[in-house]
Parts: sequence; C-alpha cells; structure tokens
Amino acid sequence: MKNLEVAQILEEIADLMDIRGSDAFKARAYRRAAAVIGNLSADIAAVAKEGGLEALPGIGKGLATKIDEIIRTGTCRSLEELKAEVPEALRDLLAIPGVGARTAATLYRELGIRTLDDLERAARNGKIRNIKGMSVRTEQRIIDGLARMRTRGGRTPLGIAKPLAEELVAALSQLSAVSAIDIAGSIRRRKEDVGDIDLVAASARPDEVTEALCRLPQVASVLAQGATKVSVALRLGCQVDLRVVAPEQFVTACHHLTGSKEHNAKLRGLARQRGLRINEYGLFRLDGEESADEETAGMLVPVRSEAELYAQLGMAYIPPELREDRGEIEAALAGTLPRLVEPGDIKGDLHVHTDWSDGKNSIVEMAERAHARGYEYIAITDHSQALAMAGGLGPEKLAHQAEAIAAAQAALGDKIRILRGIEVDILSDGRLDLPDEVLSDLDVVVASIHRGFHQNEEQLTGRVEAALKHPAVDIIAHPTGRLIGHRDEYAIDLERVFEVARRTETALEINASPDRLDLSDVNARRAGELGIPLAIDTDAHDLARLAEMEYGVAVARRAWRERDGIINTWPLERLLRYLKD
DNA sequence: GCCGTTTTCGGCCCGACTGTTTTCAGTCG
Repeated sequence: MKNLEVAQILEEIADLMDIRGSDAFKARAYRRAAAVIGNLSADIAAVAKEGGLEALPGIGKGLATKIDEIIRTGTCRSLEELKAEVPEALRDLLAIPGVGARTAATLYRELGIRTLDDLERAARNGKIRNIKGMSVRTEQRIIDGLARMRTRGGRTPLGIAKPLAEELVAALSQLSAVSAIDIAGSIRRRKEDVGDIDLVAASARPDEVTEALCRLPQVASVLAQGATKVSVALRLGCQVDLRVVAPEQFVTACHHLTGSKEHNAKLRGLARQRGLRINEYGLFRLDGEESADEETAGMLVPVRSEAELYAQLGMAYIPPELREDRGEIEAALAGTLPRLVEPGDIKGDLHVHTDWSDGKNSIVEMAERAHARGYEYIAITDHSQALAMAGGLGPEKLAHQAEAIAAAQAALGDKIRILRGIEVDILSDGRLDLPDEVLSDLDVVVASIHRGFHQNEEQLTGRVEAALKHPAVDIIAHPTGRLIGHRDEYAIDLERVFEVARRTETALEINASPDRLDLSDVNARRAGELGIPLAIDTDAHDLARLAEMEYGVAVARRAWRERDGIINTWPLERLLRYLKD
C-alpha cells in the first residue's frame, strides 16, 4: 500500500463525513492525516510496521488503528459504514467549483442526485432552481462547472503522473531482462496534465517485462496484453502503456512514443521528402522503391540518439518539451531554435513561505535547503495581513520577521543571500494590502490576487494593472489564478496585463507548483516574446516543494524561453539592480 | 479525531466573499 493510496482513502472518508454532516473537525483531522502521509518521504507501511504511526503529527491512537487496517486490508470499517450511508458517487460532485459538501448533500436529499449525469439532467431540466436557497444562477454555475470538468475529464496532473511513472521505471529497471527503460509520451514532453503514462523498454525477452509490469503492486487490472505491449490501470486510477522493443530500436521507439502525434506527422512527411522513413522501429532509406507496408522495408539507417535522428533529417535536435508542432520543426531546420533555460540555470527562488505565515518550515530551514539546491539567493515572501486565515503579516510582524531574517542571514553567513520579501495581496479595489513605505523597504515584492475571483474582467484586470504600476511591485504571482483541473483562469484581459507589464518592466511569474503552472506554457511564451521578464518560483510552503522548481522550468522550456529572460537565473548583483529600479 | 498541559475537556488558522437573503449558510483558501 502506497502512501498516496492511504492518503486517498483518508480523503475519501473525510469527504463522505462532510457530506454526511459529521463533525467538521473530525473530517479535518482525517484530511490533515492524509496530507501528512501524502507528503511523507518514508513508506507508510514501513512506518506502521515499526509502530511509528502515532509519532506522526496529526495521527493519534484512533487514526493509527485505522491506517493499520487500511494498510492490511485496503479499506477500513468506518469507510465501509460511511459508504453504506452516503452514496460514494456524491464525492464526484465536490469536484465542481462552487459545490461543496452541503450542496452535494442537499442535491441528494432534495432531488436524489447521486452522479454527475443525474446532476446535469436536473440542472438542464430546471429542477435545481426550485430548491430552497438555490436559483437560476446557481443552476447555470453548475452547468458551467460540469462542462469544464468534462473537457478535463480523466486527465492526470503532471505532478502526480511523473513521480508515478518514475516509480514504475525504477521497479522495472531492476529486471535483468530490461537493458533500457524510459518515460515517453506527454510526461516526457512535460505537458501540464497527461492522459496516460507511456513507458518504453528495451529487451530481448519482452514477455518477461510485460509480465513484470502486470505483477507490480501498483497495478489494479490489466486492460490489454500482447507480445510487446501491455496496458494496465493503476490503483490510483491512471492508465499505463508499456511498449517493449529490441535494444537497437530503443531510440526510435522512444522518439515515436514521445510524440506529439502532430510533431511526428510533420516529421514523417519531411523525412519522406528526403527519401527516408521513420517509425518506431527505426529510420530507413527508401532507395526509390516503395517496398510495400513492411515495417522494416528499406535500408536501416542506424541512429544512436535522437540528436542523430534529427541530424539525419537535416535539423537541430528538438527537445521533447518543444515537440508540439508549434513551429519547432521550421525553427530546427532554419537553425533558429532557442537555447532553452535549464534547471541548473536557476540561481534562486523568489516566492516561498515560512512558518511566519502558512508555511511549514522556518526561514533558516528554507534557506538551508535553497543553499543545498545550489541557489545563490532565496526570497522569503510570506502572506500579507488580509490573508488572516494564512496568518498573513502586518507591518509589525513584518518588522519582527526582518530581525529573524537578519539573524538567519548571520547564522548562514555567505552560504546564501536571504532576501526580504512579501506576497502582498492585491485587494478587491486594486490597492495593496500594506502601506507603500513598508513595501518600499523590502527587497522583493510579489503581488497576487487571493480573493474576489468572481469580479468581472474590467475589475480584475484593473486590479492587476494597478499592482503592475505600483513602483514597489517586482513580480505578479500566479497571474491568472487557475488551479489545474479545478479552477479556470479568472476573467482577466491578459493582453492588457502583458502590455502594462512590458511598459513597467514588472516580472510575471511562472508558478512552478504542479497545481498551478501559472502562467501556462502558452501564456508564458506570449509574455516572453513581448520581452516581459519572467520569474520561475515554487511558492513552496515546505522544504519538499522547493524541488517543484523543475515543473516551472519545464513550463518555461515549453514556452521556448531562454535563460536570460528569467530573472532568477541572473546572478545576485544583476537581480538586485533589477529589483531596485 | 488530535492535541495540550493556564485546558484530559474544549478548542481546533478564521475572515472575506457570494448569493440568496432580510440575518446567514456555504465555499474558499
């Protein structure tokens, strides 16, 4: 039983409790435990075996017993009892923005709605508006929310899919039958969410490899199994396709299965013009004659790497993140591909939280970890006072924090520079949540919106515009407010934001949290092309999430960005000059 | 259900916003 699976079961219990109307604090305790286990680096089953569950924060006698039961049996009595009382399918309704536990319970009680289909039918037939406390507008919001969920349907966020894929690769690479194995598909291209996990293995004994995958503990069921290809469903609800090829076919198979489909199609057309043919089994010279549909027809042109493959087609190597047929093939032919920013270029993180607001770790801990990651600097940017629920800082607390930062700096010496910052709320009227003289005293001011999402486009854009024009503001964080698979961008005129950001030379953030990735690849590309400085920040609330920088860098790469356009690749001196201006 | 110790019971990040209401429940972060 994996940590994430245990966490999901605890989440399920909490959701069902909320719908049932149990004590909200009890449900919260389950959620807290789920989060603790989900973020745990140690294996929960091992912890349980050693009797260490109760040592974990938020887990006492009661939960420890239940977690034990879950690890042993895959479920627990209280979950089964809840399921008998509350239709499990009601949980799906919670995914709709604006529908919480109470609404879900009401919909079930009043209209017998259990599933998303039930809900849609009721909404379209105008049944919702008749419920006390609901209206035509509520009905419309539900219809809109449903439509959005459907288009997202079944996709897994990169932040979940990639670690899962890596786990499978680690397991399968142990096999003696496997000479090479790698992740392909949209995970390798670092798309923000993926339809399934694609793996490619090289082996002379393919059936041993496909068999091994089917037997992995993560696998719930086998969907299809052939000689060299197998599809399985994971217990976490994600599909995996594994393709096994001969070792000499590994490079071209990886390339083929990395895609995208559109990129490959264009590449194959180009190859054909040059008398070549590409498929998953290799690169072949056609020698004038069309020798039927035999896969291996023509003469094999050996390629030892993808770079060689692209070279054979007369173009520069195209990194996976660019393979979307968004102009990369033309650029590679012309030799004008950008030199993409790399994880190693990042010299600091300019948006992180500590235990001064809603973060988990101390200033020193965050700075130490940033140093361990090889950074030159880190900006401490806790929330401002308007976010009371996150323990936001007012002027006084901020002044105290300045002392703590100075002390941390003294303790760390010249290992890393700790910058004093704030993530200041852009209030509903566009003012900032702290006085100008407080903001101007800081090294880094990150401004962002945390409330009033439902304002109209004029209002929201106006707020961001006002923040951009504020002389103290250096970076606008998560500019569109989206949460991947959960909440759309709010109504904001990005073109206008870009125009003002360009004029004021204010940086826009690529928020690296896999929940956000905001700006998105497409928006970041547009911003970068306009010459707007970008900052890739993790918004980390604990040590582990500082590592999510890789996802932000991936977005920047998918956005065709080079190092120089990212302000936190700059050396400290240059960054400080920029922040001062 | 967890936690602390000024409390083994009674708190539990808590305020803003929204929409539907005439005083507030539900949702969100």
